[in-house]
Amino acid sequence: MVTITDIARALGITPSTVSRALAGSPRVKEKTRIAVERKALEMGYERNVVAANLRKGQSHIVGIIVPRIHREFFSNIIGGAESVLNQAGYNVLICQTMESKDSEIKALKTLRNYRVAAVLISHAIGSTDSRDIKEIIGKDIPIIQFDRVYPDLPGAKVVGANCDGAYFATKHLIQQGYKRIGTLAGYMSSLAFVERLAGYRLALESAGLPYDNSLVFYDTLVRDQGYEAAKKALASGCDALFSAGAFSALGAVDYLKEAGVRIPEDFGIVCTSNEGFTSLMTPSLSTLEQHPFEMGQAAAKAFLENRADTQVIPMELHIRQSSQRIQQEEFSCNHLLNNNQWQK
Amino acid sequence: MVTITDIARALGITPSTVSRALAGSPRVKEKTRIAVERKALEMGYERNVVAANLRKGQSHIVGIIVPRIHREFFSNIIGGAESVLNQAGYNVLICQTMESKDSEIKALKTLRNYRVAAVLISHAIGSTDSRDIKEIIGKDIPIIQFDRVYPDLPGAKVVGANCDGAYFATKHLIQQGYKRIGTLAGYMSSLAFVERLAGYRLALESAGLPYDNSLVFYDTLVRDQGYEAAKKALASGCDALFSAGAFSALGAVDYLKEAGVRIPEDFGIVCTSNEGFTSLMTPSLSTLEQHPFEMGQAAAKAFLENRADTQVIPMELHIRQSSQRIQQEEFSCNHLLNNNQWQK
DNA sequence: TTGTAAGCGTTATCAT
DNA sequence: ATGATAACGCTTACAA
Repeated sequence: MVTITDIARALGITPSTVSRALAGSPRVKEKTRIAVERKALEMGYERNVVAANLRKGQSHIVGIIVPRIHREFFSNIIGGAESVLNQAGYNVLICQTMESKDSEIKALKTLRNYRVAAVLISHAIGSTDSRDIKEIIGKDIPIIQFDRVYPDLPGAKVVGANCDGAYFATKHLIQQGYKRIGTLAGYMSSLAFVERLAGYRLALESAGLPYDNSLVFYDTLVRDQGYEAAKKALASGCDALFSAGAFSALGAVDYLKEAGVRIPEDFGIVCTSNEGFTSLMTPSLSTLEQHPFEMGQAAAKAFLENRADTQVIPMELHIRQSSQRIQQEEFSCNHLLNNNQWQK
Repeated sequence: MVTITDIARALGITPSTVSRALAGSPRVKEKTRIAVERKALEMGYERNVVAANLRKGQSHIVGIIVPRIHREFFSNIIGGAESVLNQAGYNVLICQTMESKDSEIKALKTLRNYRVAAVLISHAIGSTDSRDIKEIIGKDIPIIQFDRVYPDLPGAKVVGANCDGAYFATKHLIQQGYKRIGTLAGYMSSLAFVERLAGYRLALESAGLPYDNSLVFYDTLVRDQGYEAAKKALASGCDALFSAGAFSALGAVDYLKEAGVRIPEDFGIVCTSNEGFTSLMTPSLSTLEQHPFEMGQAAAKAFLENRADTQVIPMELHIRQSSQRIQQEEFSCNHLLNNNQWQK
């Protein structure tokens, strides 16, 4: 691999001048700059950013930690962040935690060892408090949290409008005439799910409906868990569900179909995360679009702009078949009917 | 940030000894090793891998270049590669090309600048030959290609059994009694698609059916393109399609439904890439599972084991509603009926 | 405008 | 078993 020293030798000058020339410094003669650039190209020189970063004490790598990369929601966030960061000359190092706390800690340590410029993170379900994270990432590395955040951890945060979204989704179910609305609540270790539960409760109470803890099904995230929870929900006399996750909702639909329950006539369902499959199912699933790509962009910008505030990304209700038994819609929340734009 | 020099000073020894102790060298007294380790922990020392890598002239970063990270197929490949590489102490730097040649070249240069240990790549549609790549990545950095590969580029390759898969998928359509089978062929700039077309052709010809170029619809990859191609296919009298991509197949189904064509009674369809949504649609889509996670694992292992051969990952036909108008199945290719395990 | 020299944090090769 | 020293490739005061 050719170095600036090689170029310097070839031109009979010193490495410093080559460095300056290549960096576009004004303190170098036009003629030598041209000569250096020509020689560099000729010799196939490519700057060793590892060495440069060591010297400058900074890197142009941003670490992103997500529970699972193959979740559409997270891969879209990564895509959004990557698009912004690339523009700004950064590259992204990706780590998956597989929802495990140990992996999350390991990933944080790895990224610290690489002296990354920043860490963008959405916490694992298994990660329950911010203590370890505080220890690992100190004042040195900015940490930007998204989606699943710890409020007590300083630094920028990008979250969905969880409470609002859940509120409107549940309100929508109420307006459709469903009477006994349960919820697949997810994991209470994560604030995002706590907020969604709060929104659900608020909608019920402001409509004069009772909040019944026996209709709240906890620890529901993946398809199987949704299936099992729907079984209990039906046994408890539910006629609708607000699900705080798309895959649990999918599992719920699995069970309801199996049990011969008609959707939306006898049972309504709305869930978060407008995953591509939701619009393709029969019945198509009503969802809350969380705009993951925009969340990723916002998180990246929060780092670039050195922000420390909390940004809330609005959710958008997509009303589809699974919750629409009354045709006429009069509803305050902005929405697209039967949105089907995915992968167009 | 605390360095080995800090630790050395604190213990009244030299950095070399600290380095050796931390590296677990046998040429250091047990007692000092313990002391160093204790001090390092106490001071919160974390090794600067950037400096270490510079000195050792190698990095533990593997670059992965994919067209689009949010495609389930590619994010699963990344997941597979990541799982293997993490085990071996490597981290992954991810770049998206968005199917553009320029981005691909830029990504390769970036990864070379980082002196990554290897590059795993699946080429952009816009990238049509291996010339530029050969120039950028020389003998220095091993390059492992997967899915979309250039045969003339040296190094390990991991590909799907494109020809076989397309052959069996098309044969299946023939066995189901479809007579005029077209194909959404994808882009001929990519070998994977060329091979699929060959498999399709082989199946037709070995069944004594004519290969008709007017039933081959090129440049079909995304949903819209599939929609438009299906329009032409129907106009050309097709009664079935083998699609070399899942999203183009989705678009085709969009159109066929709109046109009131019954699937699978009047029209059969099979596609590659067993994306999650395919089993959830109505009708559910028959697909060729390409085992992307395993492809990613294989690519990572190919690097770790320093291989230079081409591995072929078999495809598996999942027969679902979109192609099954004859109930009884007698078919040589291993398959799962109505597989519905996704996100369970 | 250019050269000199030091240093980023680590590891490797000598000595001792 | 440990220390001294140099080097990885680059940047940057400071000096010339």
